[in-house]
Amino acid sequence: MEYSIGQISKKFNLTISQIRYYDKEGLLPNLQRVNGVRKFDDNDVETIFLIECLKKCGLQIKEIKQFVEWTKMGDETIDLRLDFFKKQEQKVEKELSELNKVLDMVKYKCWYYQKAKELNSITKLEEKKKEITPSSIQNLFDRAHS
Amino acid sequence: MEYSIGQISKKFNLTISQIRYYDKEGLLPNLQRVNGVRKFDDNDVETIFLIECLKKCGLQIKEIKQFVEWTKMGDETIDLRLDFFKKQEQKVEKELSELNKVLDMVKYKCWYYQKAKELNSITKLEEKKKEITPSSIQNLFDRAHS
DNA sequence: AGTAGACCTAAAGTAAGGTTTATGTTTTAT
DNA sequence: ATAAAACATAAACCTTACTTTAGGTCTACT
Repeated sequence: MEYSIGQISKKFNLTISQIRYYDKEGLLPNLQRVNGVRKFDDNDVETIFLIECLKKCGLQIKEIKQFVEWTKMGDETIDLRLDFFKKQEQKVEKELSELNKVLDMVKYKCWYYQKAKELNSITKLEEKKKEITPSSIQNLFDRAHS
Repeated sequence: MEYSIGQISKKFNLTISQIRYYDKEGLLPNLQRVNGVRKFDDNDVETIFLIECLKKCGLQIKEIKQFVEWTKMGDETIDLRLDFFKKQEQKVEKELSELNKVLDMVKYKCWYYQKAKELNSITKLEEKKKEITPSSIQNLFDRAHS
């Protein structure tokens, strides 16, 4: 399949200028042009999908570019690319465990403000908190702080 | 307990100028000063912990500030704060499921480049890929793209 | 042939989240 | 008492990842 920049923009929910920016920064090395107009094929689509993944890993554009450079260099950079993804795996797993703690905190706060709403007072809640906090809720708080 | 800005910096792994910046932006409304020098108590520590959580939720400083303003306003904003955290809960749950897909993709890539390393060739791997990809690995790829 | 809509570039502008710099004060240890 | 280390401010500066602007080209349709 072939796509225009406008179609890619809709497919990935990216702005057109974002895609042009990624191209300018060298993230789309095999992109074809017809009379100056960009034509995206399935490989380019897969590249953009990967760029999106790597952005969600927290990588900067220039770090993603480094990876793209390695893919352009061929088989001699296979080891570098394997190490790269092993590092990302570690990072994402750590981030997931962090984000689970954040979720625990947010859930605790939901409980907290629900109770505050029922009592119509933060002060009253703070007075009663120790008695009325179920252990399941206390666990959320404790895990978030661990 | 009382802490200096330097101690807080180490405790949370934030730079001193970051903490001063948060203070300047109004994120630490109850912070005490002695001769102009900031003194952080346990409430401030808990506030900074919450700021860190909200940053990990993807909130901007000014959105966090809005929340801080609500806490300053007292019981009349309990409902707003409850809604705020309910929204964050949704957001973080969505982000967790996104990040799990990212992890699937990264794991797939780890397998891919491990095999490429064994074969010492991307081209050979691409030829054999369909035959040698275990379904468990294919599942990673498919989930990442779902 | 003309025009609307989608595409192009280069360069300037922008927002967020800080950092750096320059200068001065406070605290702590000897 | 004094010097070093830690603290303070204001203002300028920086980076990242875009967006906007201005001016032009390409494509499709009537």
